[in-house]
Amino acid sequence: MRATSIDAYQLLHKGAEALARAEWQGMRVDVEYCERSKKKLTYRIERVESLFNDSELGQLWQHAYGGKYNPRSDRQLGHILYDKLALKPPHKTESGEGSTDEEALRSLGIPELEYRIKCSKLYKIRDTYLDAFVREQRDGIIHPFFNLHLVKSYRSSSDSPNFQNIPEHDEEAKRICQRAIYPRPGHKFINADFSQLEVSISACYNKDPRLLEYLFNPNSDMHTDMAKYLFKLVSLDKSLREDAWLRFSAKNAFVFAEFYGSYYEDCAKEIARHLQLPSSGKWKKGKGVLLPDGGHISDHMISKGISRYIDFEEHVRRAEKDLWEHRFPVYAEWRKQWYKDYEKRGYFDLLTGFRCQGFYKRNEAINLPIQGSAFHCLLWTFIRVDEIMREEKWDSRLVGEVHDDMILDVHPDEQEHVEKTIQHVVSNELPEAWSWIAAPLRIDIKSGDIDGSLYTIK
DNA sequence: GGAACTCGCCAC
DNA sequence: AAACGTGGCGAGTTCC
Repeated sequence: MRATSIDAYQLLHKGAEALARAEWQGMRVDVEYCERSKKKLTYRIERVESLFNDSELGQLWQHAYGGKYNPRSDRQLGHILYDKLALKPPHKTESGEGSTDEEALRSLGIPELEYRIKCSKLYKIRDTYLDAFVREQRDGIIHPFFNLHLVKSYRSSSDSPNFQNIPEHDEEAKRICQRAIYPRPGHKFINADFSQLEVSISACYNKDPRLLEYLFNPNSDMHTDMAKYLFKLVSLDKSLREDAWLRFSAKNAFVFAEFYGSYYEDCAKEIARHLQLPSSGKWKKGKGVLLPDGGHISDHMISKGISRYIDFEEHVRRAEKDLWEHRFPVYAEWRKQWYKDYEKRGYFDLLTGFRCQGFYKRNEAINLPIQGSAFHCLLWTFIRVDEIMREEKWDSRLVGEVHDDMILDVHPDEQEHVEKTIQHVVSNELPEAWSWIAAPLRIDIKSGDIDGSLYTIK
C-alpha cells in the first residue's frame, strides 16, 4: 500500500508524531502492586496445580512422563488425552492435532481438567501482563509503543508492552491487570471510543440504504432484529440478561461473522456453541442457555420446528440468504463488485487516500479497506486532539489508543473541556475534512476516578 | 543456544 | 476452493 495524496502521507506522518508524544508521556505502573499480585498468583497456581497433580489424570500423566512431566505443556496433555487414553478430540487445531484449548478440555467432561484451565488463566495474567508491566516500566512509567508501519490493514499495533490486549471481558483478569495502571497523581483516565465504527465505515463504502437507516436511527438495532429472526422470537428485550445473550450471539456469531466473510455452516456451529447446544444430531428438551421466561432455548427451538442441528443449520442458511438478499442487498452487491474490480485491476483504493496493491484473499480485500479506514478516523481524531491539546496548553494528555478508542490522562478541571473538544472534532471537524463520511460517527466517553486505575473506568 | 515453529489466548 | 478480518506475545518444542 502507498499513500496516493499528500493528505494521506500527512496522516501517517503526523500520526506517528502524535503517537510518539503519547508514548513519551506513558502511564504509571504500581510496581509494588504488580509484585504483590504476582506472588498471590503464584500461591494460587501452586495450590490449584497440586490439586491437579493429585487427581487421577495428573497421576497418570506424571507416571507417563516421569522427570519430564510438565503440567504447562499442551503437547504432553494432548498426548495423554488423545493417544494414551484414546479420547476423541472434541476438535482439532490448524495442523490437525487434537486441540487442548479451553473449549476442547471442557467438552471432554473430565472434572480435574478445570484445575488445568484455571492454572492456564492465572499463568496468563502473571506471565503475559504483570510481568510485562514490571519489565517494561522505567521509574514506574510504561511507554507502550504504537506502530503505524506493521499491520497489513493499516491499523496500528502496540508492543513493549502491548497496550491493545489488556483483559477486558474476563472479570478477574480485567481486575487484576487493569489495577496495575494509573494516571498521574490528581488526574483521571478518560476513554473515548467510537461506537460501531467499522459498521459506519463499511456503510461509507457500500452506501447500503438499510444499513444507513440503522446507523441514522438510534432507536433501531440490527442485532436485535437479527436475533429475533435467528431465534424465532416475537420480541426481545436486550435489558434482560438472557435476551442480551441472544443478541450478543446474533451480533458476534452471525452478523459480524458474515460481514467479515464467514458462511452459514460456520456461523451455525458458532451460534450453537453460544447457545450451549450440540452441533450434530437431535436437540433434546431442557438443554442450552435459558430464556427470560425460565425455559431452555432447546425447548423453544423445538417448539418452532427446529429439533435437530441440521434443521438449525438450514435455518441459518435461510438467515444468511435473508441477510444478503433482503436486508443488505446493496452491501452484498458492493462486496461482489469490489472484489471483481480488484481482481481486474490488481489494486483497490481506500477512502482515506491509500492504494493497496499486491495479493489479497477475497476476505482480506473486502475487510481491509474497512478496518484501515476505520482506524484512520481514529488516527485523524487523535492527531487533531493532540494538536488542540498543545495549542491550548492542556495539562491533560493523550496516552494511548486501541483501534477505535483513545485513552487520555486528564486533569479533573479540564475534563469537561476535553470531552467537548473530542465531541466537536468527531462530529464537526472530521466529517468536514472527509466528505466521504456518509454515516454518523458517534463517540462514547467513559471516565475513571481521580487517582483511580484503568479498572475504575466506567 | 538461538531461530522458527505450534498452540493458545488477550484485544478490536 | 475457501470457509471470520487484524495484531502481540508467552511457553513449549524442534531444528540447526
